[in-house]
Amino acid sequence: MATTTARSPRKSAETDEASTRDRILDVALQSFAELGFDGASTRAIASLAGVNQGLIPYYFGTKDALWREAVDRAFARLGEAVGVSVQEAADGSSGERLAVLIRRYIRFVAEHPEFVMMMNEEGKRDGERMQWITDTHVRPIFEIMTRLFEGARDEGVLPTEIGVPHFHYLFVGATAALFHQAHECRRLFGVEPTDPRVVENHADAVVRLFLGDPELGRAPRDPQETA
Amino acid sequence: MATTTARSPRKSAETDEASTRDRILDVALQSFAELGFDGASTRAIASLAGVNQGLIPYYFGTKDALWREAVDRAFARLGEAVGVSVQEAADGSSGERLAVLIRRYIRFVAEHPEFVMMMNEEGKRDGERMQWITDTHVRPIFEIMTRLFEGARDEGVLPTEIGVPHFHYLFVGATAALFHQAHECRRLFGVEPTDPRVVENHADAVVRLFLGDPELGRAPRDPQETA
DNA sequence: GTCTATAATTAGATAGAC
DNA sequence: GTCTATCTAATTATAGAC
Repeated sequence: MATTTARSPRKSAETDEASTRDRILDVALQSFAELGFDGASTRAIASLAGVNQGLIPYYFGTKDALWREAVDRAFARLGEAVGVSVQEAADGSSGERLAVLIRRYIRFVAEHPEFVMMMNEEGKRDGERMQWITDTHVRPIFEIMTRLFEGARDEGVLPTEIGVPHFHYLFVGATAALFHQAHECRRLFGVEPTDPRVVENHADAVVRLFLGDPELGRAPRDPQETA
Repeated sequence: MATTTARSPRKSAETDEASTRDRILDVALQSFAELGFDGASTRAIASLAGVNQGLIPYYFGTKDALWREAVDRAFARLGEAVGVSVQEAADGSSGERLAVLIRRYIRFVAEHPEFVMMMNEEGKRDGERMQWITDTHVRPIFEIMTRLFEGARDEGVLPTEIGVPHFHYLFVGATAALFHQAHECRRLFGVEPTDPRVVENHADAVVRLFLGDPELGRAPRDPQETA
């Protein structure tokens, strides 16, 4: 159990040798998101990664440890793409910074629907995995978002009558549902949620809905542009 | 496979004899919603219903057929609680009728989070079950909702710039996330989503967000009151 | 590092007693 | 109508060859 046999991430002396482990992690996140922890079998994950099932215990020890590493990677990518902590320190009004965050987050979710699928998958159950995600990854982000919500409320761009928990779930729900339910959306509306125009329209809609001004946060397309 | 051995729903000549089947369906929906189709085992469902595993093939034939009947029941309950088709024919402006629908739907979801959990569970995959739900249950409701959205837009209470598919997912996402992620919400905020005050606050917040006027649709608490 | 083989467990579905 | 017992298949994890 304690013999996790952790590999050092820096292993590729030649070209790209250490990619098997990463490939497994990528398909694992996708599989866990789509099928849930129980529904995703390590055999199927290994097969999708083009390797044998025996490699998964070898690299990660247990299925649970594999899941944890896959989730860590997902949040690392979210951090890079959205830059919550960086954006908090940026200049501009809270409303403007919130709008930038909303737009970046929507683009991230559009590109990585598996992130929201995984979050919804675990957030609905009261198990160890939900508690671990909440304590390890969600709470730090939520604290920054709360300050931003309250700042925007003080500026008068967010209605004061709506409490922070309501804002939080109104926001994450309204933002992600289109991309989480992508297959349903295609069948029901014939709309492709990953279409860049659809993504930008959704970002505009969310900013308009919450902040009123649809021009807010329009400029920066990339996290690096404001850094 | 074709020998489904369907029971007639009306069987109870005495007091309440035909309740075993219904009990199985109730715990099945709950289990499928929480754990997904694969994660929920027929043994666990039977155990929760207080019966033997062998009874499930007896009543429903296959696990898939059990799932279908459980979903049918869920949508039947939604129809009773919200009364979409009834409400469409009611008098009042489209905005007013939409607000009534929003409030009823939120109360329904608060009481039956398993409904949204099941919808999210299936809507994220492109499988037979998603297609069946969409064609059988979602499309009829969506068509009524679309007319209501467009009516409210013509009245000027909904922004014209936001397209119907965006509205649809903004709405279902913003409405349901709080109750879908109930366990996360308890751990993160210490807020109990099923608390009636929290439910009404959320309904107020959604109506305010989409329709501006938080007083809209406040009066009727029960579907029967307007019938 | 990647594979094959396999052990131990659990899944859904069937057969048949009562 | 409900149960026990059992069949077949699939699951995670382990042992060990190369």
